[in-house]
Amino acid sequence: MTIRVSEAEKSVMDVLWQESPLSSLEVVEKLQSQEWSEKTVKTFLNRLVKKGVVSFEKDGRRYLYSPAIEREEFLADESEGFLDKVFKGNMKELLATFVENKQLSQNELDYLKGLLDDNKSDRESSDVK
Amino acid sequence: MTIRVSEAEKSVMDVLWQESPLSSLEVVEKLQSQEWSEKTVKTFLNRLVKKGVVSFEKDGRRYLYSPAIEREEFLADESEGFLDKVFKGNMKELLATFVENKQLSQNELDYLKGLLDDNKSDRESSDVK
DNA sequence: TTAAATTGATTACAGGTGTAATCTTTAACT
DNA sequence: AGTTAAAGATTACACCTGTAATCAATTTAA
Repeated sequence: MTIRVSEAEKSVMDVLWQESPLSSLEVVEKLQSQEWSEKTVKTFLNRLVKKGVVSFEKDGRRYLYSPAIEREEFLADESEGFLDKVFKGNMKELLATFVENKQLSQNELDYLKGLLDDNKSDRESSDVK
Repeated sequence: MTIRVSEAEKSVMDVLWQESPLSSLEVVEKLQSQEWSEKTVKTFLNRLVKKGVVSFEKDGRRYLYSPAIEREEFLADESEGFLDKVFKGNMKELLATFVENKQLSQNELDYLKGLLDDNKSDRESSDVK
């Protein structure tokens, strides 16, 4: 069962994944572009702690927050959910949609090809066992 | 500004994209696996009509519903949003996450390679202009 | 023609989310 | 030691969503 983190809360997680631990005010600062009041950001931090995806340590009167889950794990979960919910698990269609609509740069194309080659050799070596 | 369609509503859209027009009861039938009451499904249809993403024509006492937006367009929108919100627009990371976590089948790998080749030749021929 | 059944419309309601304001506690300054 | 200011905790509130039940209109059956 996947952890539920809302859109706005995700922005907070992104900040903490970039750097942690941070005080609430430091998080607010890093989210300036969102134009959220300090109160709003603190609400999000609170909810994230309650959801168990952010932890904190006390530092005098304030808390220093850190992510309690790994970004990679979270992204994998979200991606899985997206694939299932939007594309009904049809990976080929998902990939086609991204590749066709986003006009990947040559750089991105090369990168992806590299990924595919790595993936294939992984499979070969493990399948052979 | 993107159209907001909830998870449950998306299931209804999927049914209508597969076949339309359909009466509400036909939609209910096709959603049996979801175990939603007929009332619930009708609520979703109503909301979708209000959101302007489903249209209907009268057929005697009942309505026949159809999608008012194209599936491909919708998927592209959702994918764009997912890329931005979850991966902050980082396409390479998104692709890496899918490729690495999903253990693509050989079939899917070949398909993706084909997509990449097509994409590259598109780019070359148009770039040369 | 009246009653029953069906269909869509309206209303309901709890939990999540965006967006804060207010309350409470306690560290810190005087 | 007492007062204050800042940090977190609690409360607020409207809108969305999942999940229906009830209302109203109308078709159909008796």
